[in-house]
Amino acid sequence: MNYWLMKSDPGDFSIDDLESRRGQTAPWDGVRNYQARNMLRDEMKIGDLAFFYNSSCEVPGIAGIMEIVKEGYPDPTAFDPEEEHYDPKNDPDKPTWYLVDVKLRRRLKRVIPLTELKRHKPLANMKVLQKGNRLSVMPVTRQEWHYILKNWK
DNA sequence: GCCAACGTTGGC
DNA sequence: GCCAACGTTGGC
Repeated sequence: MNYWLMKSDPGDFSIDDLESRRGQTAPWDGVRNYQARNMLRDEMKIGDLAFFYNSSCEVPGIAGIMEIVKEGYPDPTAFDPEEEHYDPKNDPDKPTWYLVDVKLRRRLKRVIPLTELKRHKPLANMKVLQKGNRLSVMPVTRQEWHYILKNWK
């Protein structure tokens, strides 16, 4: 089983939004980065777990735990001119962009701020803490995952 | 709002 | 294939 971290700007899609969905399940659409696409399409498997990460907001940090419930399939929002993330170069016969479906497992008792994560040596190599990282989907190591859940509930 | 970091684009 | 220009991300 693999572990992931998935970023969302709460102004666009928040953990409240996910929680209020039927089945607390949602398609993780709108990712338009090739590295992230490869992970969504090829690597993320049913049963994998992922942190819900609040980005570009007042207190960036980890807000909850999700499970992958449907593996990579073409992102329909890439074909729809009405959509913000419409990609006119995307050929429906050879889709460029992919997504997975996620389901909320639980919220954390409180958001773990990025600033707190940074203070922990065992997390020093965590991808989301690296300066300049711009991936919206990234792997988390087993060690990092368990360290975080041991230190914050 | 600023700006560093990084991805993408396009001319050559 | 190089690389400058440009756009976007995201923390602060």
